[in-house]
Amino acid sequence: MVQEEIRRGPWTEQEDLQLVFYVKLFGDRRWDFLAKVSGLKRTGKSCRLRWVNYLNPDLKRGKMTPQEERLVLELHSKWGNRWSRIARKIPGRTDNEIKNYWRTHMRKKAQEQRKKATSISPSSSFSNCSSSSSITREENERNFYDTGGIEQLQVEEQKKDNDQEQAGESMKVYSMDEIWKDIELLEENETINKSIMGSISPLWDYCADPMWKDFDWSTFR
DNA sequence: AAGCTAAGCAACCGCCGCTAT
DNA sequence: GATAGCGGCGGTTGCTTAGCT
Repeated sequence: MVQEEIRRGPWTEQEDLQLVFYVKLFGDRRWDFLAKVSGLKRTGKSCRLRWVNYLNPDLKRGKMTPQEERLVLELHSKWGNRWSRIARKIPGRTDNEIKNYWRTHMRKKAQEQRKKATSISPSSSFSNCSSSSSITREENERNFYDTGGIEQLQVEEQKKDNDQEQAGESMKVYSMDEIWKDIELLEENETINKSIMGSISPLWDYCADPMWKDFDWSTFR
């Protein structure tokens, strides 16, 4: 069997538009199906990731606010590297974003600590690796990074949090910018719309029903 | 202006758990 | 009950951008 070529690497605007369209059409669940039906040469996983981390209109973009930073610190001390869990508590932020933030944040922190430590005493360093002079810089950062908050996780608390999570699940805060502008442009310009629909996917070939003619793009948000 | 380094971010990989068959 | 397929998660990598020399 000839394996269909799978695209990797950065997503193009065209791919984004395609994905957004199909997610709105079929929902953000069956990613393998979406990947196939959309005609995107991407894996379901890749589609999901792109949606979750970038295209989802509920995402908040830009720098973390001090409140969010505090929340991340607090929750990480509680749960450790449970990024998706932490992300659920911070509307508009993804696990990937928080993870990246944490890494950067901790690297900075580790460097500051190291500076402090070396300025006070050459032998004093991180509390968890003070005796090992052979430990590398990277290892130091890693030790600092992995605070192991998981041990603090308690079953009772987890239950409680799960309940809270369920209750607050529908929190939706911010909308996304550029992709949606593109969608709006499409909405305004039906000729472009049609040409894209014609070229994007083999699915259109199967759709005898002209449902797309009256498709309301404004419901995309 | 050019080169270098660090920071930030997007995307991939591998593993695990859930679910349908 | 076994297993295959899929989605989700955490860890990691690599590219781009910003800042510094």
